[in-house]
Amino acid sequence: MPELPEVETVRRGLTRLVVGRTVQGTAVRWEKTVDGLSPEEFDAELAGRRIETIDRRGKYLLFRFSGGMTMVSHLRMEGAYYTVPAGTEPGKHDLVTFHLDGGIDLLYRDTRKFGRMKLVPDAEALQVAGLAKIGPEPTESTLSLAYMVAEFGKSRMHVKPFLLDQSHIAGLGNIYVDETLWQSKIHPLTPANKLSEAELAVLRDNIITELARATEHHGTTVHSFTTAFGEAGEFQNELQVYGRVGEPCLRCGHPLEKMKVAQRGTTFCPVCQVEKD
DNA sequence: GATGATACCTGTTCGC
DNA sequence: TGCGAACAGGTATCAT
Repeated sequence: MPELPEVETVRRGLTRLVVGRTVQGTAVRWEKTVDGLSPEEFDAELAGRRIETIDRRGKYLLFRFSGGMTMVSHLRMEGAYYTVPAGTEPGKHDLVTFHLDGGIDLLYRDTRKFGRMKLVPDAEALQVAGLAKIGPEPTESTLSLAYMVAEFGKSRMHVKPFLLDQSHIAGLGNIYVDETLWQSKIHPLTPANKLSEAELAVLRDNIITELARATEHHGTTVHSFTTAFGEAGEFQNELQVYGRVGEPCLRCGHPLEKMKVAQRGTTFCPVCQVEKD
């Protein structure tokens, strides 16, 4: 399930594979994937356009095409891009094909069909729903402690769903929220506004460090995620809580437990991560 | 306005 | 073995 490190890994791979190539045509096999356009309209808009650059904002990919057109793509749960020789028969879950020059097809695969791509003029790209109100990128220079103190202080929401809400901080998903809360010894049900500045400083450091480490490892492969080169990420070997229910906490040895928080499976250590309200 | 619940999807796992 | 139910989860949208 792609979170920021996985999406950044995809962006880097795609940049090497398809930037500079021109779209000769497209084939859409699941209409809902191309938000707001019919397959024919999608094809007519993209045919003849060159892929200039691929940017990322949070978990969104921004394909910048010639002629001032941007395709905003969100992989959601299991979306993935990969390239194959032109003419390769698409598989059952390959929902969109981009026929590129140079004898290459770029395929978008998404078993659960949750992913969406939307075509908009460049100037409107950052106004697309979801992107418009996205929070700062979790890096040393863009996510300040002062911002976190102010933002967290405004909400009584449990910290877990608060962190999953992309309007507060961009790029975190279920896996890295569980990881960084455990590292920070913060209980998932702690109200956001009950976290002290010291706790937020620790949480901030862990978020920034964890996402940077995961990106270095090409992301986490939990189910079907692979890079644009068809490789699996390696960060799942580094996970300390996610997927380790019942196994001993790596800090205190107590078995990790699982509960539902805001409809999300949440793994935590009931000893290290003490609840307070 | 803030927060919570649900829909969207299908492959996998689990219990009977 | 075979079947159906539960589960996984990011975001948009609707409900409270």
